[in-house]
Amino acid sequence: MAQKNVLKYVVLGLLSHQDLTGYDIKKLFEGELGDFWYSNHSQIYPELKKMVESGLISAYDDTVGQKMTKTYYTIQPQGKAELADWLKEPLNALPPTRDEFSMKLYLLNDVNDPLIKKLFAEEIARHEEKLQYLQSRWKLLFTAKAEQKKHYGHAMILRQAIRREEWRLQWLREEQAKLEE
Amino acid sequence: MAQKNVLKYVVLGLLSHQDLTGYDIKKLFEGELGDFWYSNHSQIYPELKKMVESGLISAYDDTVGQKMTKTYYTIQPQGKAELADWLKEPLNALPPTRDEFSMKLYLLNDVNDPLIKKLFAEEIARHEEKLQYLQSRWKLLFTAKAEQKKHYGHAMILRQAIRREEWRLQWLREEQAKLEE
DNA sequence: CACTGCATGTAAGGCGTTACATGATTGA
DNA sequence: TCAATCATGTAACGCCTTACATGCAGTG
Repeated sequence: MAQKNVLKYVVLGLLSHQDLTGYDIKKLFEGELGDFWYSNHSQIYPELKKMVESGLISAYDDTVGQKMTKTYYTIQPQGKAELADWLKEPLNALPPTRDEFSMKLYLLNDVNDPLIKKLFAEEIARHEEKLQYLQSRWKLLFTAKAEQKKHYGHAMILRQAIRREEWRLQWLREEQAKLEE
Repeated sequence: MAQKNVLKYVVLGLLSHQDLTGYDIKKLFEGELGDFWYSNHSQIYPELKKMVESGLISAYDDTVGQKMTKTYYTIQPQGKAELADWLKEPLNALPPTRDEFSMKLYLLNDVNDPLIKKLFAEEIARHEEKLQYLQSRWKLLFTAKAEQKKHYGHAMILRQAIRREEWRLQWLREEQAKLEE
């Protein structure tokens, strides 16, 4: 029942490039990758343990400083196989979008309600901030064209996120302009 | 703990225009509204009961045919107040996006992997289908300009959904073209 | 008379968020 | 030394999906 455990495959995918700790994965989700997938550490750590138990990955410890141990995870053949299967499978049905901003607009429903203008201003500010962050990341990582080819997937999702924000802003500003008439 | 119960406010918003049955609400979610909010009937019916208990809405029955009873719900003053409060509140933080398509691309990471082309073809087909449906709805509902003004919220979210699909398709086709080089 | 849609409900269980918890390391 | 970050865990709980269930109404 319920949803598919996509986090498992995401983790397998990340580990297929290099060994990582749970904390590393958490940090990845806090960067641009988080624009497309995110999980809290409280979900990541138990998931990693489950995956070790089922033989998809293995674990080894490393010591930092005097006492602290980090646990790195390595993908196992069985894990590689499951990852390859998942990548081959057709995409799952799109999950429903739940967009609070749009719902509020829909429910207000009266062009003259002053709350509508406030909503647009708020939403535009949010997306402007996001866009700036993404653009700074692009500059930092992919100014060199060679990097774009080397990290195809990464460059592509970052481009996509930037375009998404640009388009959203464009739409928001158009609708906002209509309100002024 | 956990998320906010937005469904409650969505239901209040829908009931603020007219009395509806649980089934009516379910049907609304299956139309364009479902592009921005969706719940299964197994969530809607219990939620309505809870809302009656807490005094936000009231219920009355109507008989259809010989035996079948439908239950309509009416918004109460307390419900109107809570709805107004919610509409005034600033937007909640954006929930994380979880996009399986983009994750697969990110993880494949090799421009030459034949799976990438397959993925694009699949995703493009999905969005083309969606766009066609949305465009047919727009024609049906809002060819008359007067309707656009009368149902501001509805027209707006439909326009937004159409634009979203157009842009997504544009991006997908651009990336697809790049793969051919 | 059969089939599609109307209409309403409950149950099981996974996914995800928020909160609670602890301790080590590093750099200012 | 003090704060921020590294690093890892558990617990509670709500949201949401999937599945199971039942029966009436209207149309061909």
